[in-house]
Amino acid sequence: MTGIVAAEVGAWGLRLYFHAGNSFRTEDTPFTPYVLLDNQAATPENCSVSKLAGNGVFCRMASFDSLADYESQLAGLKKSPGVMTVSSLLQQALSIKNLRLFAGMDFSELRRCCFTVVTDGEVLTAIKAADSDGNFPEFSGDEAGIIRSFNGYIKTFDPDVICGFNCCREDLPYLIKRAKKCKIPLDCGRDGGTFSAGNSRYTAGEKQYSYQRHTLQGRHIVDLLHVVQLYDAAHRDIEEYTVGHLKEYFKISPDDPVQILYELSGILLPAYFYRTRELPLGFQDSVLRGSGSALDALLTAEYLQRHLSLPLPEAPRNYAGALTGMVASGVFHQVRHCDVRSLYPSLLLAMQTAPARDEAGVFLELLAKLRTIRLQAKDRAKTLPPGPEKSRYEALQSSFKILINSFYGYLGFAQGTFNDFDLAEKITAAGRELLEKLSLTLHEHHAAVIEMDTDGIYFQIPENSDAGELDAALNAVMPPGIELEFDAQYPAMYSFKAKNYALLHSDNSISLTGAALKSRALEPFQRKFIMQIVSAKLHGTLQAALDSYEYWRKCISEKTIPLEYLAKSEVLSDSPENYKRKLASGSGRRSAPYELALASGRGFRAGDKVKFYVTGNKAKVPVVGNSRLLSDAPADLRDENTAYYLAKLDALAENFGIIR
DNA sequence: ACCTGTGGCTGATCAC
DNA sequence: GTGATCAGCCAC
Repeated sequence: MTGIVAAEVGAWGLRLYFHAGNSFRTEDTPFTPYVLLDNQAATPENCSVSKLAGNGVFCRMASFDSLADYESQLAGLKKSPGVMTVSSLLQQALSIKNLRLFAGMDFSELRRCCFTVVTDGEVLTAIKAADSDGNFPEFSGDEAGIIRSFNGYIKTFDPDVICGFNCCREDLPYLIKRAKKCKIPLDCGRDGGTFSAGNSRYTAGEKQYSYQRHTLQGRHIVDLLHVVQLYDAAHRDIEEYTVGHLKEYFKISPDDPVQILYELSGILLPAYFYRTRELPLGFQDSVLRGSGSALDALLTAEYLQRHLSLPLPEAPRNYAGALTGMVASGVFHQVRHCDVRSLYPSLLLAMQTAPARDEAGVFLELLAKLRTIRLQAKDRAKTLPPGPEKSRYEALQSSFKILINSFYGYLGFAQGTFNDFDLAEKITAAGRELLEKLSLTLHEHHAAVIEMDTDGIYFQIPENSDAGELDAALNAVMPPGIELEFDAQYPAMYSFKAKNYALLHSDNSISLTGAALKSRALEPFQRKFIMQIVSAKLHGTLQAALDSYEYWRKCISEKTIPLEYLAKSEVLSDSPENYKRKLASGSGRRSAPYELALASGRGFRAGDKVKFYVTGNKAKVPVVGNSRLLSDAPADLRDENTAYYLAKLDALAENFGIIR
């Protein structure tokens, strides 16, 4: 079934929403929730039990007579042994009925609007919107009128997805609060329902964020701040999560904030749209669920839909990962690089080994299918001229790339139904062996290996040697189905430490790799100094690095350095309250940014960035108790710890061999 | 209620 | 002081 733009589970079963001219139509199909049971589990009340085929532990499906029967027993079932529950009702329904949202649709068909709320601090003064029909409505005037018009606009424009920026924390709770105050029902859900909210969490990179999950019947709500955080977890080069900075970062032309948001959603959402077409999840979940849990949803859906029993995840254990190492440090010229094309997925497919408990062989089947779709989309994108169609295929292939790459990680995922640590270890061992072989072959051909990591090697070939011959020798090492890729040659490379190096590209640009060189945890003056050192090394102008050292020494000593260059920024991964609780309970350790956040009384929350600098006058001071928020710096008095920062500068210069 | 993996560098705290 | 350990950020 194609063209489903939303779906809701209720007493009516599963309600599917489709576009119909300027409005929507619905189609109800019978559905009641279910849980899976093992052989021992007590049978819940008011349900019919059916047997599932295969040897999985969860070999019975209990389908409840009604949603109410399920809901009244759910809390008890979650605690009882031998019961497996799928927490999302939509996931349950889409899985077993083999339905997917947006199936057969193009991103351009999605009805999408963005909105921002303007307030004078107390009262709502305006709401601005921008939508996929090209409207930019602005609602202003008296508060009740604004809310009424906005509610009416949502009903008539009838969006599938509503986007805001930080809307789960600010715009929506505020709008809901003001509507309540004005006694106006925000009944713009597709069946006349209102917004509902609840606490939830999601993970972006190593950070976990709490947020207020907002839902509206028959529509999807996406907070673009979350999407930006997810994007940054992968790219790690967005400086500030502000609309103004994002405009610059993504080269968006309009100046109006709501139009910027609309453009931003057009850039970031297509990848998730195409992901949603494959997963048995709602749009919001498809955005916020991690790749492990998304893949688990995909795999278990195949089983449920085929009425196959499901196994329990295996207990997690540690296992060895990739081979990585710096073989030579210093500056090298005419450096070449090669890497194995998508190493882990290729190994999985080449070895044709399925996870032990995947009786139906779904894992490899899906991996192969997704890779085929991806390669087709990639080829298609290549042949198309720049334009919306090309970007669509690019979005499709890139979202599949992420899904494909998560198959290996899934094997080591503690909660993965089909996790398999022996297989995960087999794959990394095969990867290590392959990289080892490449390195050996390079040695045999008198090439010098500089740095290698997981699936790629930087190396230098002897002068006057035959590069073609070496490439052929390297290719010969590769097992069938696994390809080697040679990319650019670099005029110079500075190898610093494992996973940390700098490259001089042929267009004269410099790229830094590794936390020691470009971590955002470094104070800006350190990052700037490192760039100057690296540039001097790559260009062979070491005196320039010494000059830089003297320059920074002078700036710090004389306190002429801008204070923000000395300030460290740290993102609070936990809420300050939680930090306090952990500290009081004896776990956790003291940390300056949290202490400063607490002392400021400014309501810092998890995910907020704290900028602070170190005070005092001795080089070795405990940072806790000797630091200040950058925003609290006295206006007319410099109180940074000069000795501390000079010591840092010296330590850095020594680490890079600039002094002593 | 949520969570893909391991490996590596740095700078901080904390127990010794 | 010194080493262990952790948090944060990053590579792949």
